[in-house]
Amino acid sequence: MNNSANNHKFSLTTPLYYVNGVPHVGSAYTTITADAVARFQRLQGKSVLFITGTDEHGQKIQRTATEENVEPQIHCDRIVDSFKSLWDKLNIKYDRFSRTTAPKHQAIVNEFFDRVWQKGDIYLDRQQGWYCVSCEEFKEERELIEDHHCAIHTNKPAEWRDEENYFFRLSQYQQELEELYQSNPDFIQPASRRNEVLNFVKQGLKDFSISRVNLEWGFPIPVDDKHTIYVWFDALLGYVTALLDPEDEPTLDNALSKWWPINLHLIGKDILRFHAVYWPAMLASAGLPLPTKVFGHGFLTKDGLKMGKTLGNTIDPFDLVDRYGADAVRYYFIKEIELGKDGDFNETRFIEVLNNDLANVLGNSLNRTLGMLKKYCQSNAPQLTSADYGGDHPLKSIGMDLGDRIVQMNNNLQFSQGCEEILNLVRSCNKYIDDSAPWTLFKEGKQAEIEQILYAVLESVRLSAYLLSPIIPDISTKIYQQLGFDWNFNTDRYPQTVDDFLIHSQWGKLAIKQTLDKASPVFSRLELSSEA
RNA sequence: GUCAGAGUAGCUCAGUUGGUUAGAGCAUCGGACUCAUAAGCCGAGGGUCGGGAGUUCAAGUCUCCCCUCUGACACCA
Repeated sequence: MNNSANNHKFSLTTPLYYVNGVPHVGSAYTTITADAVARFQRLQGKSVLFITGTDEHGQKIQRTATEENVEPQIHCDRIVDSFKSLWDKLNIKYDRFSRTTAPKHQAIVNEFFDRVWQKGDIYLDRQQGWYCVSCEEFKEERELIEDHHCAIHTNKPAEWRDEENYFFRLSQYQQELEELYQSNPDFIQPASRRNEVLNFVKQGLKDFSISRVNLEWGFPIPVDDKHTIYVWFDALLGYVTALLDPEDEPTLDNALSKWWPINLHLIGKDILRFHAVYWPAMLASAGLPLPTKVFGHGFLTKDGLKMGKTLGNTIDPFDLVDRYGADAVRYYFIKEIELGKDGDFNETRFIEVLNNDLANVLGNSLNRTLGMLKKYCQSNAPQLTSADYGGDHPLKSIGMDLGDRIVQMNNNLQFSQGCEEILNLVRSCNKYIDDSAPWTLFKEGKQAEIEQILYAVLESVRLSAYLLSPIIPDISTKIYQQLGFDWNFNTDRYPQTVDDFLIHSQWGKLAIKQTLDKASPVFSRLELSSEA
């Protein structure tokens, strides 16, 4: 392992969510995943900066606020509160919450704009064409249906507009981008998304407009206050603003001094292009280093169907976490859905997965073993180590290199497979217990054998809880506490240095407290609630 | 329409460079046990591997055609 300074730092972002409405389950999915990544990096002893936040400008926000009869800022504040409250419910431990309406953000945007302007990559041009107000975009003639109606918003005709906009010279960066994708094959993941982007860029890049007229809610273009900076140019820079420490003056140099470049932008597949094409081009124009990786995850379906207001089959993340708890939601999304692929949410399956994996397999293996420890060993934990077991021991053989494998998988964002590997160890615990039947050994007075069995199981459960702690911090904390560790994975009250990780992530390297307290279920089986 | 990917047990998925009776977890059913959250363990049923044709001694795995689904196709938070 390389111990250079760079390898001890890790910065990552979720998208800055648009505050058009309260958070939906897709945002929760992204944020839960990002939180698991952040927690796993911290567990390995790295300094982590985990950024989330909100994008708050634009005409849609302005309109929504008008409908609510409040100032846009008031509307944004309300929505921001609901985001923060959901993240709290889900045990999301973010380090920065970046808002594009933050006062410091405008200074960063202006400075960045100036760099790109100086570079000559921004120019004023006339844009004319059919404009759909509902889409807030220009349409090609061929995209429109009869009488210049927008195909999406058939009730309103598109309007002919002839307006001046500022454009960013994206076309200048085609070659640079292609070289980036070539020399950094992992820059865009998963590979299927990467291919899409490659394909798209190969077709040739067109400059895109970065300003709008007739838009109040946003920052003015520094060189022309009749124009307002439009969407992405503003929003993406929220990642940079987020890097400022509270006491920092809002300058690019200050923002970029410590955490730049970002190691991971975790996003939904819908906004891949902005992060994988526009964003690196903008950064290149400003002469800044590029992020390490952009990962576009898949979407959620409900019972196999696309979620949407029209079908009325959306999942309310608040309701979900209120009914089932943070760990349950976190675990299902991360274990049951492969990141990068679309995944389905089905409530029956949700219950089944959680009851099996967390209650029957993980929780019960601890519970039954602590029960035996009390009955057969007066709750005195055997003080053994890995050296007391042969290499072919059914649990040690699995646990030996489990930590290393999980590091590899999690660093590749393969959390689902990682969970499966960990569960395999715990399932093996239950089989091992039944195969060796301590209750029979007890009748035969074989105390030493019992102790060897019980320690092996307890250590396997401990290791599993440790490796799962980025995903199910509440449950892992309960398990650790029942094993006599006064830890809490939801605070900083657990060891988190590189050396700690090397010990705790291995099987049989850690002494369990001598005397253990009574057991209590760490995850209660869920009932399928009978709602419509 | 063009391009890309996918279609394997009821569900979620694994299936290496083609090679013995196609696997796992969950669900269902049966059995033996008791330390445990009626959990766990053992066992069973269940698949013409989307359809068709071809190459081959041999194809889920290669080739071609067809069907279905998903995504991208220029500014969709």
